[in-house]
Amino acid sequence: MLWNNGNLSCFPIFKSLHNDYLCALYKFKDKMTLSQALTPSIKKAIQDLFDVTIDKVEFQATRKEFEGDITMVIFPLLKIIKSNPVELGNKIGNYLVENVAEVAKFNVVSGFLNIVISDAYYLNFFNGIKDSVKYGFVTPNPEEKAVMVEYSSPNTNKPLHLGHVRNNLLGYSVAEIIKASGKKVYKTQIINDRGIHICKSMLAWQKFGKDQTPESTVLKGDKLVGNFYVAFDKAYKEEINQLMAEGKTEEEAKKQAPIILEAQEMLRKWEAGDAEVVALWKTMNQWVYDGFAETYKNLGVDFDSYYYESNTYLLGKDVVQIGLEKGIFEKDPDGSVWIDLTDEGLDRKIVLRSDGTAVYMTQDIGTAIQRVKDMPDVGGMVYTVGNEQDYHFKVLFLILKKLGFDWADNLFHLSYGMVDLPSGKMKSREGTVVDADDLMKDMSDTAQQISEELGKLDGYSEGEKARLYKTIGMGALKYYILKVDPKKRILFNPEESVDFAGNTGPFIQYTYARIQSIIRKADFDFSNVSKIETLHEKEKELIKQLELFPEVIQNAAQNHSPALIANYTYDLVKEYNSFYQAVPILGEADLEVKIFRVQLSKRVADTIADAFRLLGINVPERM
RNA sequence: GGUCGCAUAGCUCAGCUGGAUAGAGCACCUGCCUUCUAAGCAGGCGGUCGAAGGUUCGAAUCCUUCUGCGAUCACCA
Repeated sequence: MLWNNGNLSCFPIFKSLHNDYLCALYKFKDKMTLSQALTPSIKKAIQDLFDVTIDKVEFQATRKEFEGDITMVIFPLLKIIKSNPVELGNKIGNYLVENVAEVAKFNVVSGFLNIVISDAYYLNFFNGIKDSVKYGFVTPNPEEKAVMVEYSSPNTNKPLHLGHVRNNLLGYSVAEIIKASGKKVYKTQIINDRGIHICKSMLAWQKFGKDQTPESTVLKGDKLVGNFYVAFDKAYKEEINQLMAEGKTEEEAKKQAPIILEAQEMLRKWEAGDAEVVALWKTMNQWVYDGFAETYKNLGVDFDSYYYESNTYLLGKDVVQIGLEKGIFEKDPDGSVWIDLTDEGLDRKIVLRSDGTAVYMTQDIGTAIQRVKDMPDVGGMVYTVGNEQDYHFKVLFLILKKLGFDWADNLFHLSYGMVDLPSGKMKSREGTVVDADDLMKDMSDTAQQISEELGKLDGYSEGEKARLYKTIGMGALKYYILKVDPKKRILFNPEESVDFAGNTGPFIQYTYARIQSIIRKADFDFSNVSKIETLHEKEKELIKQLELFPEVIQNAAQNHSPALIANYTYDLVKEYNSFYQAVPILGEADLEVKIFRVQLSKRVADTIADAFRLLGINVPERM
């Protein structure tokens, strides 16, 4: 056999036996795919037929309306070989059929050579992956550098809202995907726990609610603190109006309102380490953390480490000093330190105030360096932060590169679009936010309502039902958000609830549940390789879809895009449902065929579960 | 004004390194539950891929210009 030479010998297409699949293809370190396997033979075909060496063969998936499993595009060859595309296609096609066992037949349509791969190849392939745990996942190599993924990064003065939900889901999912692609991953966040906004909540609490605690009010801590933030803003606005009525300009009023002056004084005290202020700050932040912990738990996200701005805001100042000595930064007469990036098409950016204090940029420089110090195996970082900070990260990465850190080449800003409401931007101070906790509750309530209407849960306990509603509700929410390209902004209309039918999380979960039902009912042994030799068209399509999974994971990791996983899963499920409706599974008369179909169903279900796990979505046994 | 991002069916979105008549879901219309879960399946309707040029055998995809929307350009974070 033509292919059976050289380093490709472990590829299953060259074997009639399938006992050794843990070689190139399925480890996917080498990313061997059908197209890559075909490439050498096609090159050889062209060499033998036309005495011409080519270095690239172009493939694409065969369109549904034509017969074939993979299509070679002939057009590019015309530049090198004088011929017409049909003739060329036929010659190559004939050669492949004669010399490559797995090529069953072919057809040529204009410049496209549609190649039909034998059922034996697909059966072989399927039997190789049918029982593999975590098919498509690559085990992280301990020798390789780890990636740190930062996400969430909340302020501690208000509860999490829909924007944070997108951030959390994206960050978590990208971390899982990178892990699945074969890298060690640390999840982290930076908590914005200091600054004037915290002082506002603290001050309002002192003024308007000194007796209130999460216990006394039975409120989540973050909600309680958030209320005081809003209360501050209300009082502040009243004072501004008062001052303006007294004849001040708006600008003056904003600066002179007593309550804001008090808040600023509080910040000064905090920075000076005033015991009372610091104690209150600790107490209220803890309330918020407790509240966040609950929200994170419900969201299903987690972190390996936490960084607090109160600890990191001074970091980076030493580095600025080093940068100054190296001439990367420059000092203005007033003492402030800048970096001039006009050569890069950017502006001048401040990195240290004239009073010597740190700015946002200083802190981020310091934090990045600190993280690599803490975790020396980190070789790159992903920052999950909204696209409003594109400029900041562009500058940050440039600075770190100029400072000469070797990991600075592997920094990525996972920039995502804002989540807007039909009324515009969400604003906590104006109360126009979709609260994360409320949203999750709504989703699970909707799931409950639909489930009860359908009434398929006989025998489930109340606890099981509650858990299921949450699984479905969160599935709907997460899929809804993650299926969209991160770069795009999302318009969320609270009036129109998130769908549960069509291209949705529950649709995919439903398919999983259906398969589990089949597996529960399969009262025969289906663990051995089935003895079938031919495939139904739908079965072949499903296997082709399964074959793509490892590549999709790599692709999603490279592009930092959970949407690719979501879309893949949807396609897989559509294909399965079509199969499910077209052929009997448990009702199949031929035992070998029946065994195969159950195995195929199980492989699909496992792949759905694995893919959804990468999105942070659970799958139900029933629904 | 400078820079960056986005623009595909009525709505929400896919469309990989350029490749065959641009694909799904929702909505609307037709069929299919005494065979494995109808949150499903099969089909219909629906598009000058924001506009105009250019590169190419071939462009939704690459380049240029323009339009619209968003973000950003703080000794705020």
